[in-house]
Amino acid sequence: MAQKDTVKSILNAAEELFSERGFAETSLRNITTKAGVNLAAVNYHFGSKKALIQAVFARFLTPFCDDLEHELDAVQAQLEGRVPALPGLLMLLSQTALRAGHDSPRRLGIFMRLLGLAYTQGQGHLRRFLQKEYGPVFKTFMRLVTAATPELSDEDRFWRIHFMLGATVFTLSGADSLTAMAEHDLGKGSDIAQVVDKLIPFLASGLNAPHQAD
Amino acid sequence: MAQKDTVKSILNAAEELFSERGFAETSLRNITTKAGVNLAAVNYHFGSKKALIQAVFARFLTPFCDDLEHELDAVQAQLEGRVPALPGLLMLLSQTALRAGHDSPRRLGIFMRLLGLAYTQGQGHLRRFLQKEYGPVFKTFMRLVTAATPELSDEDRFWRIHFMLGATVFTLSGADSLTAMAEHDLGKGSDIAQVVDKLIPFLASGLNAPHQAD
DNA sequence: TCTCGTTTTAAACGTATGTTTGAAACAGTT
DNA sequence: AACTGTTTCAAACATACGTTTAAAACGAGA
Repeated sequence: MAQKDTVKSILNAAEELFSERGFAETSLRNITTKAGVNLAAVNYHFGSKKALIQAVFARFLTPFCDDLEHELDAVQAQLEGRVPALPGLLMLLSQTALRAGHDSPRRLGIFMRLLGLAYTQGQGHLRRFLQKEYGPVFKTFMRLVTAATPELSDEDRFWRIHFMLGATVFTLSGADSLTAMAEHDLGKGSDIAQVVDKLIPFLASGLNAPHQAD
Repeated sequence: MAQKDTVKSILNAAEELFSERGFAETSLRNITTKAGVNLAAVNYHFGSKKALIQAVFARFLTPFCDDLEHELDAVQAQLEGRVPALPGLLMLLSQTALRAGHDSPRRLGIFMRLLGLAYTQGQGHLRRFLQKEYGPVFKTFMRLVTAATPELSDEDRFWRIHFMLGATVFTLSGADSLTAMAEHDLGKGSDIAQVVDKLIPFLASGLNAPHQAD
Protein backbone atom coordinates (compact mmCIF):
# COMPACT_ATOMS: atom_id res chain seq x y z
CA MET A 1 0.00 0.00 0.00
CA ALA A 2 3.01 2.24 0.29
CA GLN A 3 3.02 2.98 -3.43
CA LYS A 4 -0.60 4.03 -3.53
CA ASP A 5 -0.08 6.42 -0.63
CA THR A 6 3.00 7.99 -2.16
CA VAL A 7 1.38 8.46 -5.56
CA LYS A 8 -1.75 9.91 -4.04
CA SER A 9 0.15 12.24 -1.74
CA ILE A 10 2.15 13.57 -4.66
CA LEU A 11 -0.96 14.13 -6.76
CA ASN A 12 -2.71 15.93 -3.91
CA ALA A 13 0.22 18.19 -3.19
CA ALA A 14 0.86 18.87 -6.88
CA GLU A 15 -2.77 19.69 -7.59
CA GLU A 16 -2.92 22.24 -4.82
CA LEU A 17 0.48 23.83 -5.43
CA PHE A 18 0.05 24.01 -9.21
CA SER A 19 -3.29 25.74 -8.80
CA GLU A 20 -1.80 28.25 -6.37
CA ARG A 21 1.41 29.16 -8.17
CA GLY A 22 1.31 27.72 -11.68
CA PHE A 23 3.39 24.95 -13.15
CA ALA A 24 6.76 26.55 -13.67
CA GLU A 25 6.71 28.29 -10.30
CA THR A 26 6.11 25.03 -8.45
CA SER A 27 9.24 22.94 -8.02
CA LEU A 28 9.36 19.22 -7.47
CA ARG A 29 10.97 20.00 -4.14
CA ASN A 30 7.94 22.05 -3.13
CA ILE A 31 5.69 19.19 -4.09
CA THR A 32 7.61 16.36 -2.48
CA THR A 33 8.15 18.35 0.71
CA LYS A 34 4.43 19.10 1.01
CA ALA A 35 3.62 15.48 0.20
CA GLY A 36 6.13 14.22 2.76
CA VAL A 37 7.92 11.97 0.28
CA ASN A 38 11.37 11.84 -1.19
CA LEU A 39 12.31 14.13 -4.06
CA ALA A 40 13.11 11.23 -6.37
CA ALA A 41 9.64 9.76 -5.92
CA VAL A 42 8.14 11.95 -8.65
CA ASN A 43 10.56 10.77 -11.29
CA TYR A 44 10.27 7.22 -10.07
CA HIS A 45 6.47 7.03 -10.14
CA PHE A 46 5.63 9.45 -12.94
CA GLY A 47 8.78 9.66 -15.03
CA SER A 48 9.01 13.43 -15.32
CA LYS A 49 7.44 16.67 -14.22
CA LYS A 50 5.48 16.92 -17.48
CA ALA A 51 4.01 13.49 -16.90
CA LEU A 52 3.06 14.50 -13.37
CA ILE A 53 1.21 17.55 -14.68
CA GLN A 54 -0.75 15.38 -17.10
CA ALA A 55 -1.50 12.87 -14.33
CA VAL A 56 -2.97 15.64 -12.18
CA PHE A 57 -5.35 16.53 -15.00
CA ALA A 58 -6.17 12.94 -15.79
CA ARG A 59 -7.13 12.13 -12.21
CA PHE A 60 -9.81 14.79 -12.29
CA LEU A 61 -10.79 14.74 -15.93
CA THR A 62 -11.13 11.03 -16.63
CA PRO A 63 -13.91 10.32 -14.10
CA PHE A 64 -15.58 13.61 -14.98
CA CYS A 65 -15.64 12.93 -18.71
CA ASP A 66 -16.78 9.35 -18.24
CA ASP A 67 -19.60 10.60 -16.05
CA LEU A 68 -20.50 13.35 -18.50
CA GLU A 69 -20.46 10.98 -21.45
CA HIS A 70 -22.87 8.70 -19.59
CA GLU A 71 -25.19 11.59 -18.75
CA LEU A 72 -25.16 12.88 -22.32
CA ASP A 73 -26.04 9.44 -23.65
CA ALA A 74 -29.00 9.36 -21.27
CA VAL A 75 -30.16 12.77 -22.45
CA GLN A 76 -29.89 11.80 -26.09
CA ALA A 77 -31.80 8.57 -25.50
CA GLN A 78 -34.54 10.42 -23.65
CA LEU A 79 -34.91 13.03 -26.37
CA GLU A 80 -35.59 10.73 -29.31
CA GLY A 81 -35.15 13.49 -31.84
CA ARG A 82 -36.72 16.37 -29.93
CA VAL A 83 -34.55 19.41 -29.30
CA PRO A 84 -32.93 19.64 -25.86
CA ALA A 85 -33.50 22.66 -23.62
CA LEU A 86 -30.46 24.86 -23.13
CA PRO A 87 -30.65 25.62 -19.40
CA GLY A 88 -31.02 21.90 -18.74
CA LEU A 89 -27.84 21.19 -20.69
CA LEU A 90 -25.91 23.82 -18.79
CA MET A 91 -27.16 22.58 -15.46
CA LEU A 92 -26.30 19.02 -16.40
CA LEU A 93 -22.77 20.12 -17.17
CA SER A 94 -22.39 22.10 -13.98
CA GLN A 95 -23.91 19.39 -11.83
CA THR A 96 -21.56 16.82 -13.31
CA ALA A 97 -18.64 19.14 -12.66
CA LEU A 98 -19.69 19.77 -9.09
CA ARG A 99 -20.06 16.03 -8.57
CA ALA A 100 -16.54 15.47 -9.93
CA GLY A 101 -15.05 17.40 -7.04
CA HIS A 102 -16.64 14.82 -4.81
CA ASP A 103 -14.27 15.37 -1.89
CA SER A 104 -15.01 19.05 -1.44
CA PRO A 105 -16.66 21.64 -3.67
CA ARG A 106 -13.46 23.63 -3.29
CA ARG A 107 -11.76 21.13 -5.55
CA LEU A 108 -13.76 22.32 -8.53
CA GLY A 109 -12.33 25.79 -8.05
CA ILE A 110 -8.85 24.36 -7.81
CA PHE A 111 -9.34 22.41 -10.98
CA MET A 112 -10.80 25.33 -12.89
CA ARG A 113 -7.73 27.31 -11.99
CA LEU A 114 -5.62 24.50 -13.41
CA LEU A 115 -7.70 24.51 -16.57
CA GLY A 116 -7.18 28.22 -16.94
CA LEU A 117 -3.44 27.75 -16.47
CA ALA A 118 -3.41 25.02 -19.08
CA TYR A 119 -4.62 27.52 -21.64
CA THR A 120 -2.72 30.60 -20.59
CA GLN A 121 0.60 29.07 -19.61
CA GLY A 122 2.86 27.78 -22.37
CA GLN A 123 2.59 24.02 -21.75
CA GLY A 124 1.91 23.04 -25.35
CA HIS A 125 2.20 19.39 -24.35
CA LEU A 126 -0.76 19.86 -22.01
CA ARG A 127 -3.07 21.33 -24.60
CA ARG A 128 -2.25 18.49 -26.96
CA PHE A 129 -2.82 15.93 -24.22
CA LEU A 130 -6.20 17.40 -23.25
CA GLN A 131 -7.34 17.68 -26.85
CA LYS A 132 -6.48 14.10 -27.73
CA GLU A 133 -7.84 12.65 -24.53
CA TYR A 134 -11.01 14.59 -23.84
CA GLY A 135 -11.91 16.31 -27.09
CA PRO A 136 -14.63 13.85 -28.21
CA VAL A 137 -16.89 14.32 -25.19
CA PHE A 138 -16.69 18.05 -25.67
CA LYS A 139 -17.76 17.60 -29.30
CA THR A 140 -20.78 15.59 -28.23
CA PHE A 141 -21.80 18.28 -25.78
CA MET A 142 -21.37 20.90 -28.47
CA ARG A 143 -23.64 18.99 -30.81
CA LEU A 144 -26.42 19.06 -28.22
CA VAL A 145 -25.92 22.76 -27.58
CA THR A 146 -26.19 23.34 -31.31
CA ALA A 147 -29.49 21.45 -31.36
CA ALA A 148 -30.72 23.51 -28.41
CA THR A 149 -29.99 26.83 -30.12
CA PRO A 150 -31.26 26.44 -33.68
CA GLU A 151 -31.96 30.14 -34.08
CA LEU A 152 -28.30 31.10 -33.69
CA SER A 153 -25.97 31.41 -36.64
CA ASP A 154 -22.98 29.09 -36.50
CA GLU A 155 -20.76 32.08 -36.08
CA ASP A 156 -22.66 33.63 -33.19
CA ARG A 157 -22.94 30.28 -31.48
CA PHE A 158 -19.24 29.61 -31.83
CA TRP A 159 -18.24 32.87 -30.25
CA ARG A 160 -20.88 32.85 -27.55
CA ILE A 161 -19.87 29.36 -26.45
CA HIS A 162 -16.40 30.67 -25.88
CA PHE A 163 -17.69 33.72 -24.07
CA MET A 164 -19.49 31.30 -21.75
CA LEU A 165 -16.41 29.18 -21.31
CA GLY A 166 -14.39 32.25 -20.44
CA ALA A 167 -16.86 33.53 -17.88
CA THR A 168 -17.00 30.11 -16.26
CA VAL A 169 -13.31 29.29 -16.13
CA PHE A 170 -12.32 32.77 -15.03
CA THR A 171 -14.92 33.07 -12.31
CA LEU A 172 -14.70 29.60 -10.88
CA SER A 173 -10.92 29.60 -10.98
CA GLY A 174 -10.87 32.78 -8.97
CA ALA A 175 -13.78 31.71 -6.79
CA ASP A 176 -11.73 31.72 -3.61
CA SER A 177 -10.53 35.29 -3.88
CA LEU A 178 -13.79 36.47 -5.44
CA THR A 179 -15.93 35.14 -2.60
CA ALA A 180 -13.51 36.82 -0.22
CA MET A 181 -14.01 40.07 -2.14
CA ALA A 182 -17.76 39.58 -2.14
CA GLU A 183 -17.69 39.01 1.60
CA HIS A 184 -15.69 42.18 2.08
CA ASP A 185 -17.67 44.40 -0.31
CA LEU A 186 -21.16 43.09 0.34
CA GLY A 187 -20.83 41.31 3.65
CA LYS A 188 -22.08 38.20 1.93
CA GLY A 189 -19.89 35.31 0.82
CA SER A 190 -20.88 32.42 -1.42
CA ASP A 191 -19.75 28.88 -1.90
CA ILE A 192 -18.94 27.61 -5.33
CA ALA A 193 -22.31 25.95 -5.88
CA GLN A 194 -24.05 29.28 -5.31
CA VAL A 195 -21.73 30.97 -7.77
CA VAL A 196 -22.64 28.34 -10.35
CA ASP A 197 -26.31 29.05 -9.68
CA LYS A 198 -25.72 32.71 -10.39
CA LEU A 199 -23.67 31.89 -13.46
CA ILE A 200 -26.25 29.83 -15.29
CA PRO A 201 -28.90 32.51 -15.91
CA PHE A 202 -26.15 34.88 -17.00
CA LEU A 203 -24.83 32.37 -19.51
CA ALA A 204 -28.23 31.30 -20.78
CA SER A 205 -29.29 34.90 -21.30
CA GLY A 206 -26.05 35.84 -23.01
CA LEU A 207 -26.23 32.88 -25.36
CA ASN A 208 -29.74 33.84 -26.41
CA ALA A 209 -29.05 37.53 -26.74
CA PRO A 210 -30.36 39.33 -29.82
CA HIS A 211 -27.83 39.48 -32.62
CA GLN A 212 -27.17 43.18 -32.28
CA ALA A 213 -26.79 45.35 -29.18
CA ASP A 214 -29.91 47.32 -28.32
CA MET B 1 19.05 57.81 -28.75
CA ALA B 2 20.70 54.50 -27.94
CA GLN B 3 18.98 54.20 -24.57
CA LYS B 4 15.53 54.76 -25.97
CA ASP B 5 16.04 52.08 -28.56
CA THR B 6 17.35 49.53 -26.08
CA VAL B 7 14.55 50.13 -23.61
CA LYS B 8 11.90 49.97 -26.30
CA SER B 9 13.35 46.82 -27.84
CA ILE B 10 13.36 45.11 -24.48
CA LEU B 11 9.76 46.11 -23.78
CA ASN B 12 8.62 44.91 -27.19
CA ALA B 13 10.36 41.57 -26.88
CA ALA B 14 9.23 41.07 -23.29
CA GLU B 15 5.61 41.93 -24.08
CA GLU B 16 5.46 39.39 -26.87
CA LEU B 17 7.36 36.60 -25.12
CA PHE B 18 5.53 37.02 -21.81
CA SER B 19 2.19 36.79 -23.58
CA GLU B 20 3.26 33.64 -25.41
CA ARG B 21 4.88 31.67 -22.58
CA GLY B 22 4.09 33.38 -19.30
CA PHE B 23 6.42 35.19 -16.96
CA ALA B 24 8.34 32.40 -15.30
CA GLU B 25 8.82 30.50 -18.55
CA THR B 26 10.37 33.51 -20.24
CA SER B 27 13.99 34.07 -19.27
CA LEU B 28 15.87 37.32 -19.48
CA ARG B 29 18.13 35.58 -21.95
CA ASN B 30 15.14 34.87 -24.22
CA ILE B 31 14.14 38.50 -24.01
CA THR B 32 17.53 40.08 -24.56
CA THR B 33 18.33 37.71 -27.42
CA LYS B 34 15.07 38.55 -29.18
CA ALA B 35 15.61 42.24 -28.51
CA GLY B 36 19.16 42.06 -29.80
CA VAL B 37 20.66 43.60 -26.68
CA ASN B 38 23.02 42.48 -23.97
CA LEU B 39 21.74 40.31 -21.13
CA ALA B 40 22.71 42.86 -18.49
CA ALA B 41 20.66 45.58 -20.16
CA VAL B 42 17.48 44.51 -18.37
CA ASN B 43 18.98 44.87 -14.93
CA TYR B 44 20.71 48.07 -15.94
CA HIS B 45 17.62 49.81 -17.31
CA PHE B 46 14.86 48.26 -15.22
CA GLY B 47 16.60 46.99 -12.10
CA SER B 48 15.09 43.51 -12.01
CA LYS B 49 12.85 41.12 -13.86
CA LYS B 50 9.91 42.03 -11.62
CA ALA B 51 10.35 45.69 -12.48
CA LEU B 52 10.46 44.81 -16.18
CA ILE B 53 7.16 42.95 -15.88
CA GLN B 54 5.57 45.97 -14.24
CA ALA B 55 7.02 48.24 -16.90
CA VAL B 56 5.44 46.14 -19.64
CA PHE B 57 2.06 46.61 -18.00
CA ALA B 58 2.61 50.28 -17.33
CA ARG B 59 3.47 51.04 -20.94
CA PHE B 60 0.08 49.78 -22.05
CA LEU B 61 -2.04 50.60 -19.05
CA THR B 62 -1.01 54.15 -18.26
CA PRO B 63 -2.10 55.69 -21.58
CA PHE B 64 -5.20 53.49 -21.59
CA CYS B 65 -6.32 54.51 -18.11
CA ASP B 66 -5.58 58.18 -18.71
CA ASP B 67 -7.68 58.00 -21.84
CA LEU B 68 -10.45 56.11 -20.08
CA GLU B 69 -10.48 58.54 -17.18
CA HIS B 70 -10.88 61.40 -19.59
CA GLU B 71 -13.72 59.67 -21.42
CA LEU B 72 -15.51 58.85 -18.18
CA ASP B 73 -15.28 62.42 -17.04
CA ALA B 74 -16.88 63.49 -20.29
CA VAL B 75 -19.69 61.00 -19.85
CA GLN B 76 -20.36 62.12 -16.30
CA ALA B 77 -20.39 65.78 -17.31
CA GLN B 78 -22.80 65.07 -20.14
CA LEU B 79 -25.16 63.10 -17.92
CA GLU B 80 -25.84 65.73 -15.26
CA GLY B 81 -27.56 63.30 -12.96
CA ARG B 82 -29.38 61.15 -15.52
CA VAL B 83 -28.59 57.42 -15.50
CA PRO B 84 -26.08 56.23 -18.12
CA ALA B 85 -27.01 53.52 -20.64
CA LEU B 86 -25.21 50.24 -20.15
CA PRO B 87 -24.36 49.30 -23.76
CA GLY B 88 -22.90 52.75 -24.23
CA LEU B 89 -20.65 52.27 -21.20
CA LEU B 90 -19.45 48.92 -22.48
CA MET B 91 -18.78 50.26 -25.94
CA LEU B 92 -16.91 53.20 -24.51
CA LEU B 93 -14.69 50.81 -22.58
CA SER B 94 -14.07 48.57 -25.56
CA GLN B 95 -13.42 51.46 -27.93
CA THR B 96 -10.93 52.92 -25.51
CA ALA B 97 -9.23 49.56 -25.21
CA LEU B 98 -9.09 49.10 -28.97
CA ARG B 99 -7.64 52.57 -29.31
CA ALA B 100 -4.94 51.74 -26.73
CA GLY B 101 -3.45 49.07 -28.98
CA HIS B 102 -2.86 51.84 -31.47
CA ASP B 103 -0.07 50.09 -33.35
CA SER B 104 -2.06 47.02 -34.31
CA PRO B 105 -5.34 45.57 -33.05
CA ARG B 106 -3.38 42.40 -32.35
CA ARG B 107 -1.73 44.19 -29.47
CA LEU B 108 -4.98 44.24 -27.52
CA GLY B 109 -5.07 40.45 -27.67
CA ILE B 110 -1.50 40.27 -26.48
CA PHE B 111 -2.25 42.56 -23.61
CA MET B 112 -5.40 40.71 -22.60
CA ARG B 113 -3.36 37.56 -22.42
CA LEU B 114 -0.93 39.36 -20.13
CA LEU B 115 -3.82 40.53 -17.98
CA GLY B 116 -5.08 36.99 -17.68
CA LEU B 117 -1.63 35.81 -16.69
CA ALA B 118 -1.41 38.52 -14.07
CA TYR B 119 -4.41 37.03 -12.33
CA THR B 120 -3.76 33.34 -12.80
CA GLN B 121 -0.01 33.25 -12.36
CA GLY B 122 1.39 33.76 -8.87
CA GLN B 123 2.98 37.22 -9.26
CA GLY B 124 1.55 38.77 -6.12
CA HIS B 125 3.69 41.83 -6.70
CA LEU B 126 1.92 42.41 -10.02
CA ARG B 127 -1.58 42.30 -8.58
CA ARG B 128 -0.55 44.76 -5.89
CA PHE B 129 1.06 47.03 -8.47
CA LEU B 130 -2.01 47.01 -10.73
CA GLN B 131 -4.37 47.58 -7.83
CA LYS B 132 -2.45 50.56 -6.46
CA GLU B 133 -1.80 52.10 -9.84
CA TYR B 134 -5.00 51.59 -11.78
CA GLY B 135 -7.65 50.71 -9.17
CA PRO B 136 -9.25 54.18 -8.94
CA VAL B 137 -10.26 54.39 -12.63
CA PHE B 138 -11.82 50.97 -12.35
CA LYS B 139 -13.81 52.14 -9.33
CA THR B 140 -15.11 55.11 -11.29
CA PHE B 141 -16.22 52.88 -14.11
CA MET B 142 -17.91 50.54 -11.65
CA ARG B 143 -19.83 53.45 -10.14
CA LEU B 144 -21.25 54.28 -13.55
CA VAL B 145 -22.16 50.66 -14.23
CA THR B 146 -23.95 50.56 -10.90
CA ALA B 147 -25.93 53.64 -11.87
CA ALA B 148 -26.77 52.04 -15.21
CA THR B 149 -28.17 48.88 -13.59
CA PRO B 150 -30.31 50.07 -10.68
CA GLU B 151 -32.58 47.05 -10.84
CA LEU B 152 -29.78 44.61 -9.97
CA SER B 153 -29.01 43.61 -6.40
CA ASP B 154 -25.47 44.42 -5.30
CA GLU B 155 -24.74 40.72 -5.15
CA ASP B 156 -25.96 39.91 -8.64
CA ARG B 157 -24.20 42.90 -10.05
CA PHE B 158 -20.91 41.97 -8.37
CA TRP B 159 -20.91 38.48 -9.75
CA ARG B 160 -22.13 39.38 -13.19
CA ILE B 161 -19.44 42.03 -13.58
CA HIS B 162 -16.89 39.32 -12.97
CA PHE B 163 -18.62 36.96 -15.38
CA MET B 164 -18.28 39.69 -17.97
CA LEU B 165 -14.67 40.29 -17.11
CA GLY B 166 -13.96 36.60 -17.48
CA ALA B 167 -15.66 36.27 -20.84
CA THR B 168 -13.75 39.28 -22.11
CA VAL B 169 -10.29 38.45 -20.84
CA PHE B 170 -10.53 34.80 -21.79
CA THR B 171 -11.86 35.40 -25.29
CA LEU B 172 -9.70 38.33 -26.25
CA SER B 173 -6.58 36.75 -24.79
CA GLY B 174 -7.18 33.67 -26.92
CA ALA B 175 -8.36 35.68 -29.90
CA ASP B 176 -5.52 34.53 -32.13
CA SER B 177 -6.15 30.83 -31.76
CA LEU B 178 -9.92 31.29 -31.56
CA THR B 179 -10.13 33.16 -34.84
CA ALA B 180 -8.00 30.41 -36.36
CA MET B 181 -10.48 27.86 -35.01
CA ALA B 182 -13.40 29.89 -36.31
CA GLU B 183 -11.77 30.06 -39.71
CA HIS B 184 -11.27 26.30 -39.72
CA ASP B 185 -14.71 25.35 -38.36
CA LEU B 186 -16.83 27.97 -40.08
CA GLY B 187 -14.63 29.12 -42.93
CA LYS B 188 -14.95 32.60 -41.52
CA GLY B 189 -12.28 34.37 -39.46
CA SER B 190 -12.69 37.60 -37.52
CA ASP B 191 -10.42 40.35 -36.36
CA ILE B 192 -10.43 41.43 -32.77
CA ALA B 193 -12.72 44.40 -33.35
CA GLN B 194 -15.39 42.08 -34.77
CA VAL B 195 -15.04 39.80 -31.76
CA VAL B 196 -15.60 42.75 -29.49
CA ASP B 197 -18.73 43.62 -31.48
CA LYS B 198 -20.04 40.12 -30.88
CA LEU B 199 -19.07 40.26 -27.23
CA ILE B 200 -21.02 43.37 -26.30
CA PRO B 201 -24.60 42.11 -26.87
CA PHE B 202 -23.66 38.90 -25.05
CA LEU B 203 -22.41 40.82 -22.04
CA ALA B 204 -25.25 43.31 -21.99
CA SER B 205 -27.81 40.56 -22.16
CA GLY B 206 -26.11 38.49 -19.49
CA LEU B 207 -25.85 41.42 -17.13
CA ASN B 208 -29.57 42.14 -17.49
CA ALA B 209 -30.66 38.52 -17.21
CA PRO B 210 -33.61 37.71 -14.94
CA HIS B 211 -32.55 36.77 -11.44
CA GLN B 212 -33.41 33.08 -11.78
CA ALA B 213 -32.87 30.67 -14.65
CA ASP B 214 -35.99 29.99 -16.70
C1' DT C 1 41.15 66.47 -28.41
C1' DC C 2 40.40 65.45 -24.00
C1' DT C 3 37.02 64.41 -20.41
C1' DC C 4 33.31 62.61 -17.90
C1' DG C 5 28.89 60.56 -17.32
C1' DT C 6 26.21 57.08 -19.62
C1' DT C 7 25.59 52.79 -21.84
C1' DT C 8 27.16 48.31 -23.50
C1' DT C 9 29.70 44.21 -23.10
C1' DA C 10 31.67 39.53 -21.74
C1' DA C 11 32.39 36.95 -17.95
C1' DA C 12 31.50 35.26 -13.67
C1' DC C 13 28.66 34.43 -9.30
C1' DG C 14 25.50 32.08 -6.42
C1' DT C 15 21.36 29.66 -6.39
C1' DA C 16 17.60 26.69 -7.77
C1' DT C 17 15.90 23.51 -10.84
C1' DG C 18 14.77 18.59 -13.02
C1' DT C 19 16.90 14.38 -13.23
C1' DT C 20 19.95 10.33 -12.23
C1' DT C 21 22.34 7.16 -9.32
C1' DG C 22 23.48 3.37 -6.30
C1' DA C 23 22.80 1.76 -2.00
C1' DA C 24 19.50 0.86 1.73
C1' DA C 25 14.86 -0.58 3.41
C1' DC C 26 10.92 -3.07 2.60
C1' DA C 27 7.32 -6.79 1.52
C1' DG C 28 5.92 -11.04 -0.22
C1' DT C 29 7.28 -15.96 -1.59
C1' DT C 30 9.52 -20.22 -1.20
C1' DA D 1 15.63 -17.68 6.97
C1' DA D 2 17.09 -16.55 2.45
C1' DC D 3 15.84 -14.67 -1.91
C1' DT D 4 13.57 -11.31 -5.19
C1' DG D 5 11.36 -7.54 -7.07
C1' DT D 6 9.71 -3.07 -5.62
C1' DT D 7 10.02 1.22 -3.33
C1' DT D 8 12.54 4.77 -0.67
C1' DC D 9 16.41 7.52 0.34
C1' DA D 10 20.50 10.81 0.50
C1' DA D 11 23.60 12.51 -2.49
C1' DA D 12 25.28 14.14 -6.57
C1' DC D 13 24.77 15.75 -11.54
C1' DA D 14 24.33 18.95 -15.18
C1' DT D 15 21.95 22.85 -16.52
C1' DA D 16 19.53 27.22 -16.51
C1' DC D 17 18.34 31.09 -14.16
C1' DG D 18 18.58 36.25 -12.26
C1' DT D 19 21.94 39.19 -10.89
C1' DT D 20 26.53 41.46 -10.32
C1' DT D 21 30.96 43.13 -11.78
C1' DA D 22 34.60 45.55 -13.91
C1' DA D 23 36.34 46.86 -18.02
C1' DA D 24 35.41 48.64 -22.63
C1' DA D 25 32.89 51.67 -25.89
C1' DC D 26 30.36 55.55 -26.65
C1' DG D 27 28.80 60.68 -27.03
C1' DA D 28 28.29 65.20 -25.91
C1' DG D 29 30.37 69.50 -23.86
C1' DA D 30 34.60 72.19 -22.87
